[in-house]
Amino acid sequence: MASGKAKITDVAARAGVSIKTVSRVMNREPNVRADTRERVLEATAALGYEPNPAARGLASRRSFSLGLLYENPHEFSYTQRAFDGVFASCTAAGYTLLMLPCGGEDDASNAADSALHLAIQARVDGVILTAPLCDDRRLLDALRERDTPSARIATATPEGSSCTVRAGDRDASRAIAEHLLDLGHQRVAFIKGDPRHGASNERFAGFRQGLEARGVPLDAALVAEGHFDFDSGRQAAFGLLNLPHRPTAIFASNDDMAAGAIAAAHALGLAVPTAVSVAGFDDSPIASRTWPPLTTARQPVFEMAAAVTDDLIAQLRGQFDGPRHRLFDCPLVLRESTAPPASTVKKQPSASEREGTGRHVES
Amino acid sequence: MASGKAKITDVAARAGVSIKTVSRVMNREPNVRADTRERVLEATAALGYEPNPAARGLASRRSFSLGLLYENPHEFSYTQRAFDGVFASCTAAGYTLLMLPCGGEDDASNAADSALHLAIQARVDGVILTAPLCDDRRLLDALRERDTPSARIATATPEGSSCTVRAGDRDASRAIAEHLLDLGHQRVAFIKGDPRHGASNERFAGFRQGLEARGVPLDAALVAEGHFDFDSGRQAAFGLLNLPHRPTAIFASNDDMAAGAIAAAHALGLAVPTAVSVAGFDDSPIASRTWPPLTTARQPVFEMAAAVTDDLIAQLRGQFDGPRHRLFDCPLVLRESTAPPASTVKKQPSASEREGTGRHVES
DNA sequence: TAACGTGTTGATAACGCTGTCATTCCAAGC
DNA sequence: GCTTGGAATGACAGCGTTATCAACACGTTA
Repeated sequence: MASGKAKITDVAARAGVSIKTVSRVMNREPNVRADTRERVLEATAALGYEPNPAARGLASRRSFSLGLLYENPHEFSYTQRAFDGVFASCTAAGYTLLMLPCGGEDDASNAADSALHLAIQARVDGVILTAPLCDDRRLLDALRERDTPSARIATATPEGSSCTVRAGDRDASRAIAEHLLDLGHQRVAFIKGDPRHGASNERFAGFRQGLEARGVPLDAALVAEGHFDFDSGRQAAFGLLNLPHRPTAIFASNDDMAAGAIAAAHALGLAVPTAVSVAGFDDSPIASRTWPPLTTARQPVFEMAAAVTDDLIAQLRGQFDGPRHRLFDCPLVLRESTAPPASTVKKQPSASEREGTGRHVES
Repeated sequence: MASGKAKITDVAARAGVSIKTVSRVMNREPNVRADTRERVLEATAALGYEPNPAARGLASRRSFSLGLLYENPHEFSYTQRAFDGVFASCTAAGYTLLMLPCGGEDDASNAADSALHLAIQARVDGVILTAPLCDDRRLLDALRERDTPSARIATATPEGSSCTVRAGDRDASRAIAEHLLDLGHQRVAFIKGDPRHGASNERFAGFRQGLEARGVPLDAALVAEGHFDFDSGRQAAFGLLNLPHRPTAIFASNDDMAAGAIAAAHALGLAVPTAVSVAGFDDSPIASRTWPPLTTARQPVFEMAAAVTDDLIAQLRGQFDGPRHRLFDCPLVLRESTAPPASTVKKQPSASEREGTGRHVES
């Protein structure tokens, strides 16, 4: 636990050896006495020493990095889209992009630790954080302590010293709720997302606002927990559709869960949207691959990622007058998974009934 | 067009200026006379000079790289899985991983050029190539010319001087074909993949072998072109299902196209698998998210990527006795999208893996 | 005992670039 | 002509590590 700014000479002095010996230990070279190695390792640990990759690369004529070249015009997942946006901005500005994946299922503190370690070891000029890492207080504090500028994508806290970007989750979520209510649905269920993501709260809040705006009371029995993944969506939908008085529409707070809801409906013999409408959020690739394709809200992930990366680079270049907090609209995308409830006389909402964020209607 | 090994002193000598002036030009600093800048740029172009990022980083105390931290336990796309495998091996060996996405829809030569440029500019120790880049002769030649070791994932040519890994596409494809035939299908259609990928040929070859093994002649009318993406799969399936004497089963050579085929079947009012069976390939995430979930072959992408990365790193460390060419099996995954044809006496397929709990089929 | 090998350690010179600061150039003003 | 000041350029010292090679400490062999 130390500054992370120690250099090899400091370690050598502390261990009472030459820098070459420290170098030997760091590179796991043979021919170092065990007790010498031990002393060096103690010194590195005490000083929090991490070799400088640039110096190492210069002296050894090696980069210690591999390139992964790929070409995939047909990948559109969320992370992929974010990556593409960040990469585009980096390339344009002459920056290189390192990917630092953090532990998945482990508890958040581990993820933050590994994130921090990677960022320090690689000595990047700045880091871009995605949800839910971008709201980890310990990580943010540690980065600030080390003067590593950061940018945050899809944060729950669009404030503080780093640039942020987020989607207008609440408004778009409200628009989807109103869309379902305007179709004539009275019992609209909601599947919440991973509570660690700030977007989850926002989307739920938007849903409630939509109900309120249409004068429909919130029925707690129709709110289910989910974790943004297909399986949790399917299970939540099973629960909802097996209720004695089941909902006629399900609004899942992302597309993957909505796809799960569709699978659940199919499994129960309920046709979508005839027997039950389903809506998602994100307009991720799965949204147009389900049957029927999903009504959802399009989150412009590429643009968001590129924009906040530009902000970060500007900051690194000293062009910085305070952190910028961006907000992107999520236009509604109407597809075939939503329709009026079976019992209702079919009616299309007229254009004048549509309001709020801009809407993008497909096919 | 030159060696790529020129340094700043060479450029300075050729342009008749000091290295500092070259540095100014390279960094777009002001206060350089236009004609001087011109001369320097000519020299850099003539010598193929690219600044050494390690030296630059060491002197300037900047890394010119950004870290993208993310945490997404629920992403499983092909590239993502490959990335995870490569990353795991890199981390274990103390290597850093740079992502170098190459142009998507452009012609292959552009992609190869940009790949090469990125690899040279970043001065990586080695590169890992995914299909179809891994079979681009110009790219491979250029890499060899620069002594940049490479590893290739899913190559069509498991030979040559670089380590490779590929899946047993042909055998698995044959197994799927035989599975469909053994269910009783007589008219099995095939949707080919992107011809630039070596796997496309292999999978088609396996399909034909399966037909041959069961004594069923190949019907050219039942072979459609595709490009490994959802939409081409859907369109191909539309064509096939609208034939006067339509097939009772469709084998799409990857899952994304198979999902498209399911969508086409749904759109035509044909239930899967009752009216038509559909099988895919890869066991990518979409395979378990369609309704019904897809029968497919599991390609162990993570393991493949990690293994070939280990090979590359071993080579970089001098532990190299000839290139290694690995082959991974793709086990069959039986789900609910395949069943005996309607006209046959109904019998349950022995499912090795079952997804989903429902057994109702949308009417 | 002397010579030798083997394992261990250190002094010092790169590595290729940028930062600092000195120097040169040149047009404008006296 | 001489000065002046800003623009243009260059000399040189690092940046923090690894590579090279010399030196040293031992135990072993002739």
